[in-house]
Amino acid sequence: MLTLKLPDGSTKQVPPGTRPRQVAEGIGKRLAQAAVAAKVNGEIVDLERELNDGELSFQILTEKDAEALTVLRHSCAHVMARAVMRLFPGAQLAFGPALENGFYYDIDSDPPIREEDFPRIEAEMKKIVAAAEPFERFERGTPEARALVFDMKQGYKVEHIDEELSKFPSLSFYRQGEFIDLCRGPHIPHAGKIGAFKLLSIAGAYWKNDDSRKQLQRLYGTCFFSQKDLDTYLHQLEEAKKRDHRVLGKQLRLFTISQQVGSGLILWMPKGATIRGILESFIKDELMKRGYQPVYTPHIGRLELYRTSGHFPYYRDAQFPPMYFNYIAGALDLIHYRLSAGELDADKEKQFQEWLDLAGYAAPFYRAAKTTEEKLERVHESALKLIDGIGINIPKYHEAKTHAERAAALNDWLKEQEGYLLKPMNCPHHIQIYKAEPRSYRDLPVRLAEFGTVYRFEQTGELSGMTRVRGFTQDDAHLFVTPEQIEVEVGANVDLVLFVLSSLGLNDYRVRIGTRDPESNKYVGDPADWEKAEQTLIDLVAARKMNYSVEKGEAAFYGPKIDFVVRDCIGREWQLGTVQLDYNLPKRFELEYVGADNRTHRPVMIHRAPFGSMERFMGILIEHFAGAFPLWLAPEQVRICPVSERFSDYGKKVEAELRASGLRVTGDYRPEKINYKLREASLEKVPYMVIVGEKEQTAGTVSVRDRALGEGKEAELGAMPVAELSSRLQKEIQERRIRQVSTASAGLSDTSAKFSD
RNA sequence: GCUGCUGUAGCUCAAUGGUAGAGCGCCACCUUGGUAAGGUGGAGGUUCUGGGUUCAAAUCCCAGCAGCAGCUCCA
Repeated sequence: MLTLKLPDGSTKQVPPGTRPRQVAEGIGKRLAQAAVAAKVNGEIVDLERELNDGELSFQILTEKDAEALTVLRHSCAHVMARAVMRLFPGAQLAFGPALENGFYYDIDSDPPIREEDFPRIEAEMKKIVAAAEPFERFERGTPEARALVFDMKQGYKVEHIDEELSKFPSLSFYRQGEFIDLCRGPHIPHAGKIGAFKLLSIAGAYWKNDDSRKQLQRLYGTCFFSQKDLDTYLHQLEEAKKRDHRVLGKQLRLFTISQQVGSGLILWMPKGATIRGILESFIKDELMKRGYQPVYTPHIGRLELYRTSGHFPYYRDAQFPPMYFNYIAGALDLIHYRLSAGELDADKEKQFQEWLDLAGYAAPFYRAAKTTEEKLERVHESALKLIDGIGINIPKYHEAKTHAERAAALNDWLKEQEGYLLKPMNCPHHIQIYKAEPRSYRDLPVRLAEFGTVYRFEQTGELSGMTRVRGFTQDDAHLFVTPEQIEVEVGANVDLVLFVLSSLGLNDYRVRIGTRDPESNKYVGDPADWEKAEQTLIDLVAARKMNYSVEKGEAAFYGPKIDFVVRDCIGREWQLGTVQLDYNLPKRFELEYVGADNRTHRPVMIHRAPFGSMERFMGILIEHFAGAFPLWLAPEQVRICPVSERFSDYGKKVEAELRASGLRVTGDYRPEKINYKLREASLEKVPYMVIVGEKEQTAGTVSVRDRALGEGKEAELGAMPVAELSSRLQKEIQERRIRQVSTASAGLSDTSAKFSD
């Protein structure tokens, strides 16, 4: 006999080999009908799985359990794949997992699946659901399993077994009618459990997320136990899209992006700039209190600076091209880059070919070149033509035998050319300020702060509103500290980030500690330093009782970091605040301070930005407040709405008084009806509306409407003297009171265990 | 960068290969009002750009640019 411990605390004895379905039937008919899967010792299993171990915790999962929905969605992915296999014979299946809000299946099909195919795929799925056939699990020894998927002509499954699953003695499959899929499970008992589903989108995704592998089609869908739940979800999704910062930014005239200026470059309009200015003052005040010193540095710096820091040319592809004074240097720079890379992938090849065409050099030969070596040879010939044709003297280039040597020769020459780079980071500039004077241990920590604008050439596919841009301003600072000061300073900065986030009511974030991946050679520095630094960060966060996850391989190349990650209205994650430890740049720039022992020591750097970037922070904030900023941030705090033009003069007098008290006020003196003016002010998310008419003018008061209270009568605060309104608002501003945040989350931000509440 | 979708008035969107439209906004006039849309009229277009097919292209084809979704990337 084996013992089952049920959720209500009771126990049940059943013979070995009993299935969860039978247990459910033993408890009650309704439970058996509602059963979707079972949770045994924390593991979710099929209802038909035989129970074998001695003492088990046991729970039947029904529609009410969130975990059941995950099982349902995974099964729905199978149903979708089955429908696709019927309509697209020969389609190859890859992976098809459940997601937080749905599921996908990666499919390789010829002809490709298109969005216009969705209706017939959905129709086929409907048939499968209506048939309500069971999901049947069976196992095969791994060699037989491989033979089975091979016979089914499922190449990706074969590859997956060969690459990762061959270490297991046996593998499980699920059969549903004619459809068999290699799958770990678990699944719902039969397809009829799927109450409502919908295909949502299709997009490319690389096989095993590896961009050197084939790109497959990822079919996204979602499903629920009931049509009502699906409708609710789709409605929430629509609501969430309404607070998209790209939509609100346009509607509320906060920012714009002009193709004339360029992709990914934000133009802050007056209202957006007002909010940003307030945020900047807010953080500046905090920094002054915390011993920071302001600095200003330029937007560009010499290439040599970034060669030393390692940013150039290491992040070459992520930067705007360098600016050389010598017009030929740009071309040789490109050639150097290609030669030093030692290979040319398809993109670089295309880019280089275009350049050759433009320059009129050797393009036909290059085009005909097949191997990397041949191509590099053509690159080399172009360099020779340039060097000899223009008459530049680089003797070492002609003597060089290999492409690597040639690259080095070019690099030597390039280093002598004056060139500049749009700064990709502020640290090299701040480092120069640190180095501008000798430093004693008594001076440390040195904390240099700047709203520093940096430029990074993000790939086109990455650009997104304000959250992923090519030019942005970090609320940056660099701390130069002794090793002993690390803990206190990092801690103080974690507290600063927490203070900033809580000041804005941004509570839905997660904390990520990025550590190095010891397998990777991306990271520089002493492993012992890394160990210590990583542990310091973990201890700090743990001591503050924060939810966090340690993520290997997420560190910066120079040190581990603590990131504060939030989600946007459609569930994408963005890093905002960050605190990073750096042992690398102090070495590269040979930073020093004189210690108490009168010997020189190397400081440690802390990079940190509580907001991250002003652009991204603003984007997230717009969505967080759905455009309805709290009073202290609202670009327009009060709008005067006279009942008719007869009261414009009184309105203007009130406007002037309120403005004199420091409030941001406007007046609507158009010959429109009061309803119309109030509607418009509400839609523009002005927090307070002031109505002035006959009564107010006579009594010397104003009637106030509070947008946060609603749309009808409930929003009326009644009449009060101007002074009273003014002091009331001043108080709200001073407290930086937050009265409403967006709730239109589409269930996208409150279901993940990673996020704290 | 890759895959797919999209690009029409300031905004949101219509328009079988056959004269480019609506609502909102804007301007003018009428209306002067009491807490979320008063009325009438008017202006506003290189249908993203460049090629091509066709008697004829917003519409079909090709290329480019841009946006959206996802993947890869993110110092």
